[in-house]
Amino acid sequence: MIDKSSPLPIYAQIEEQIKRQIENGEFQAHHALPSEREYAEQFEISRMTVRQAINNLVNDGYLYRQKGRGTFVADKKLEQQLNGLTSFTEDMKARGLNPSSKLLSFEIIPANKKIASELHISLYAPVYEIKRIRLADDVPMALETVYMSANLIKGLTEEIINLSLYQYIENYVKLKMDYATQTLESSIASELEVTHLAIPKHSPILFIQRNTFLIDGTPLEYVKSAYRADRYKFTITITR
Amino acid sequence: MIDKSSPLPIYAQIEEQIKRQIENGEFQAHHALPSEREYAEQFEISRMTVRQAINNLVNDGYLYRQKGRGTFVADKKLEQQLNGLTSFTEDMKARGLNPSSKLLSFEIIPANKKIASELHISLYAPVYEIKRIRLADDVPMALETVYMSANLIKGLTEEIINLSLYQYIENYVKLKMDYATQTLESSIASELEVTHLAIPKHSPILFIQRNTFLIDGTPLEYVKSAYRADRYKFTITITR
DNA sequence: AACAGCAACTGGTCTAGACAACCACTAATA
DNA sequence: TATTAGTGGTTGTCTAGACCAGTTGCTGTT
Repeated sequence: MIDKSSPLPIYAQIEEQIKRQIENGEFQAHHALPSEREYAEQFEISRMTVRQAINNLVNDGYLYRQKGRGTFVADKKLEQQLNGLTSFTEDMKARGLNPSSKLLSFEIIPANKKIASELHISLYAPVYEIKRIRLADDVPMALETVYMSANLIKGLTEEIINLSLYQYIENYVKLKMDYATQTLESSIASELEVTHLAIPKHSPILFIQRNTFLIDGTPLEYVKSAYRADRYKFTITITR
Repeated sequence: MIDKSSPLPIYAQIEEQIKRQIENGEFQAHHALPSEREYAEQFEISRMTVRQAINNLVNDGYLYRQKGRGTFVADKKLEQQLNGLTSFTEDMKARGLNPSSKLLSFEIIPANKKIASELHISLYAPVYEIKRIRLADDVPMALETVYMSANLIKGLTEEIINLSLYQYIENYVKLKMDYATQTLESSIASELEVTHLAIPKHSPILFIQRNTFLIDGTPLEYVKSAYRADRYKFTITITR
């Protein structure tokens, strides 16, 4: 059950196991978990290590603690939904659709005024421009254009884009993606969008601009997306 | 600096101190904190206790860690901005505009299927239907329709609506508003919207549906809004 | 000038205990 | 019967170490 020689830390292994048990329904909502000491004894590890695992799950909203009583399974219903989804892939999967992409173009171009301003780089600095059609269950959903500083992310190729762009970035850049701002507006499909999305002229389009930043505030990417209004609604949940 | 006999745990005392130093500007954003070992030595406590304090601050977004380098102050500025703005009034004020309203109609009607489903009430139960034009600096921005259960909120009048609807609700209902879901989509202006918003035919419209819930999950209101696409963009910030 | 290797840092993980605070339950007591 | 005092469970806090794994800068070699 626990592999002490695994590169995955012990506490992470415990987290995964408990999460699995919750998702499988082995642990029902508001039912008590085994106590920390029981876990420690069972896995022959220190209680502090168990606490680290449980603390993380409490912070993620899977469990809650009550001093003197025990640790219990939270009911997830709401926060399960979608809080911080950033990628098209995650978004579509959450909707039960199968996401894919078709690369339209991939170039390095000099930054124009708008791009330079969004990415906080100088005018004419080299940027990747990646144009893709995003599909869900093989139906075109959106036309997406990504801009990223070529000086920040080096060695990007078509192959990498087609595999997993964001995985490459996370590995390449030491700092992880931290936050994003999204701006949504309504507009009418341009000629380009009509062609690639296979929609009638003058169709409504949901236009989304996303700027993603690293933890130190460096802009990582600037993305423009044109979503088909007949197929895509954007939903957010605001808490508190 | 640290009182070991205080009822407030040591880690909580450290948290407060670091928070204070950040707020006072003693610790600038992205500057390194003293190392965990330094804290432990200075306060003559165990390093694990220091880690507990720092972990909490990392989870709250005040700090971030980098293995091998140190612990740094995060910049909070963004999430300070707008997290959960729900009301048109707040939204417009945040944009530096002067919000106002023009009441178009105010009636009590029997809930249709859609309304009953959104408000979790029975079909034909009485609901308020409030139609308003929302203006910013006296320019029409949106056409808004609010539905609320008349059995939940009693004694609503035109006068109250024109004063402050949400203030009345907060005072009337014991439970406060807790969370909201918003759905955004792009569409084309209907005849009604063209008339009231004074826009050309076939103009793009940003359509927003908002459902607000009380802390116990009771639906409070169901709001449909049609925003002029030429004047309104919707912005959100997603963290972590 | 470029490089490799080392040393001294950093945070990450983990141990094997300890005592306190709190809770539920039971048994003894007024 | 109602109250109280235990008792054995839980989580909460804390210690004083250990070793691992990254990062950085220095130092000597090439």
